[in-house]
Amino acid sequence: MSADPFDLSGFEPENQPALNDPAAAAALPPPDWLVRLNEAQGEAVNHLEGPLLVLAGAGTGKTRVLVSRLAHILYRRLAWPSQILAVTFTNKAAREMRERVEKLVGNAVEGLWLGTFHGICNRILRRHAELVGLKPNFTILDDDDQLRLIKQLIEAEGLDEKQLPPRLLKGQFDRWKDRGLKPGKTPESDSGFAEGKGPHLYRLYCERLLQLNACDFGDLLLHNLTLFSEHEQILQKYQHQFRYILVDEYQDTNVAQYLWLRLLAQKHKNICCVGDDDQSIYGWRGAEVGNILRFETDFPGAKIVRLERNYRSTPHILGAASGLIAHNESRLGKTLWTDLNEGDKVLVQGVWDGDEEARMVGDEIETLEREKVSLNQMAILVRAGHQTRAFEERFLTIGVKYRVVGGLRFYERREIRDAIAYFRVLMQPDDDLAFERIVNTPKRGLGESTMQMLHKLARGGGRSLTATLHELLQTDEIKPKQRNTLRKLMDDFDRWRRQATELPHTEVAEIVLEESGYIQMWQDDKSPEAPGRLENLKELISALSDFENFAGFLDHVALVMDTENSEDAEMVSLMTLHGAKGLEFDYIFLPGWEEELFPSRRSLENNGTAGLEEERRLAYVGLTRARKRAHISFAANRRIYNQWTSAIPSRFLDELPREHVDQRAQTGVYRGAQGLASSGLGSLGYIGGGFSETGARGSGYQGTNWDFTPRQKQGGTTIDGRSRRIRDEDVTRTSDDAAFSVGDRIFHDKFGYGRIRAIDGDKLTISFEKAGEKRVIARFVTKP
DNA sequence: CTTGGATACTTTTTT
DNA sequence: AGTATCCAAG
Repeated sequence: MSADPFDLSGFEPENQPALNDPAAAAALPPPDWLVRLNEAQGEAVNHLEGPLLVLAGAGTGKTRVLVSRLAHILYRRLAWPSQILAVTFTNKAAREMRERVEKLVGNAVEGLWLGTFHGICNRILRRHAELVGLKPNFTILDDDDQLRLIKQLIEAEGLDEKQLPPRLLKGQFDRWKDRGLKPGKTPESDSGFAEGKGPHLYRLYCERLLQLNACDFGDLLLHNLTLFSEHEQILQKYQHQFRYILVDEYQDTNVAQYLWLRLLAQKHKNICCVGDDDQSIYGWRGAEVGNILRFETDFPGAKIVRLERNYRSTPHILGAASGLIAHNESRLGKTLWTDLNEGDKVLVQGVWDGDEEARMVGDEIETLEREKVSLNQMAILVRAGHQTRAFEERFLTIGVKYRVVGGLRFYERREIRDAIAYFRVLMQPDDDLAFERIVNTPKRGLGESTMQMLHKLARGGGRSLTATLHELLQTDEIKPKQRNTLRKLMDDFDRWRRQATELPHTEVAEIVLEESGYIQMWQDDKSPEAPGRLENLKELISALSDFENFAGFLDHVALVMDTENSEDAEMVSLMTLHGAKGLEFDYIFLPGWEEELFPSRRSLENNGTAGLEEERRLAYVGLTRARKRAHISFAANRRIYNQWTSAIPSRFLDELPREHVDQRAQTGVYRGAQGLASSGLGSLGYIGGGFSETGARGSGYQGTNWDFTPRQKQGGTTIDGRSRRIRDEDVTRTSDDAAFSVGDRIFHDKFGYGRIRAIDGDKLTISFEKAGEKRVIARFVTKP
């Protein structure tokens, strides 16, 4: 970190005599891991000069290619680790890649630029933060902070949260950032919502972020782009440095990431992207499949290698998945094949309701267990996070161990966030969002009114809350009680900061949590969760000890989020389909294949055919996770928002080629009108629920074989007609007030009329007619 | 300022 | 069902 950003000496190839020595390289025997690759894989690994796109179907050894290629570059001494950039999407993938590379190479590889897009961008941005108007210790905002900030913005602008949901606004901001659009660059076509205030709010939001010395996720990339486009020298440094670039899951890159890569690859053009258009499932997050399609245009002369030999799944699973994905129009098209043994057909099973589904899956798991299958080789993949609940409950009652991957994450727990907020304020007094979170936690008797006045003042002065507070404490604006509390808090922080320079950070952390009364707060809490929370806080301190300092830890919290879960223990995995990408299991359960749930209604509503195709790819991803067996289920009835609704089996079921599918007899009470009632034409004709009602469905899909439609959802939500009063009284008063002089008669909102006794900058000493002598801020005073 | 209860709203997916 | 937000009373 202390390196001079312009110091290129370490990166000059000339300084690395061992590099690019053709004689030495040729003399190297082909390593055995290179020999074990198949032809296409070998082609990808050996094509080391110039751009390369690897279209890798599911289970075709994509990671293997990436890892071998990286190892190969090192082995042939084509670049030093520090000259290789390898980007992934998830921390998990990055971790895995590093492990596998080191395994091939035989020892730890130091200096490799291997990480997530966000991680790498963060690393680069920290070094050059000043150039984009940030300080190097900038905070990375998580979703929650971001949302709160946007809420404040909406309020400050006198807009109504009900009419302009913060989530929506955040979505728009994120998407703009995904596309690499800075304020002022947003297209006209996007300004329709929020009564055309979108772009304006976006600008305010971005300005506010800079003020807070903070970045949201999108900023990490966006600032990188700014950095590169406005500072040629820096761009060149990195272009020069990264002789080889490797990109995983290329189909998931958004425009910003694409531009970033393209800039970096311009010098050496040794960029290798690996991806599968059929597994593009992040369109909603701004991913552009188009990036993969235009690769050849962007990098003329690019070599394209297709990996089509699947090593993972049985022919039936592969056949079912291929048949399904073939229903998508927009795809490059691949033909996966395998020479594994036939194996089981994909099981499709209808059940009465969600409870029965959970019971059924539980039973199946127990059966497999009896056959000595490891729980680690089983996974349940759901469409939406909340679906895990039913399974969790069931597994608890029957005693099946499970882990929820990507569920409630450690760093998202309230006590952890609170503690972290303390650390953030400690490290960065200007971190208003963190400050707000903890001013009154534990309860210190500071309520909305105090905070509002502080906010108002800070906004007017264009400074942070703490900075404003320091000043405010010298006046009588705040009631003595609150003033003392706040002064105490400020003094505490000052003291902790001093201690932070001398004591180890873990110790400081303990002191802060103890002396702030935060620990006490939970000790006094009688609720059943309280002990667990204290436990978590201890765990937090121990997690902290893995890092050199607070800064490193805070980065980790923001970017990595997940704590490494114990993968050694025997447990079934429960996760979303999105979370399952890149993983594989012998036995996969795919519950909830019903219309509206999967494909998700939202997806169809928002994005029509494109949405449907993405859902289909999701189904494809799910199926192709399975090595030995995939077990799909759908329920006739499901409880949605605590209301029973009957469901139609997913259209995706009809799209599975029947020769690869086994429709299993229903268990339990329900027996439909015989699952065999086929409609011919290769469709399976799944028969669904017991309720027969007529009426059209929102999605517009009518299963060919259904003579019923489920009950209409309960009456539409009444739109709350009350419109909120717009508060324009909040509009900040600028400090244009004419200068005051001693002796002036003035008026103060709270204290009434008085006469100025003394002036000290913008602090006035006034003797009020009713309230006596007080010190107040000039901005709160008017001439009558 | 805090508390407690009522009410409304939610569930798509994530770095 | 669970949470988040709002409102009235202490």
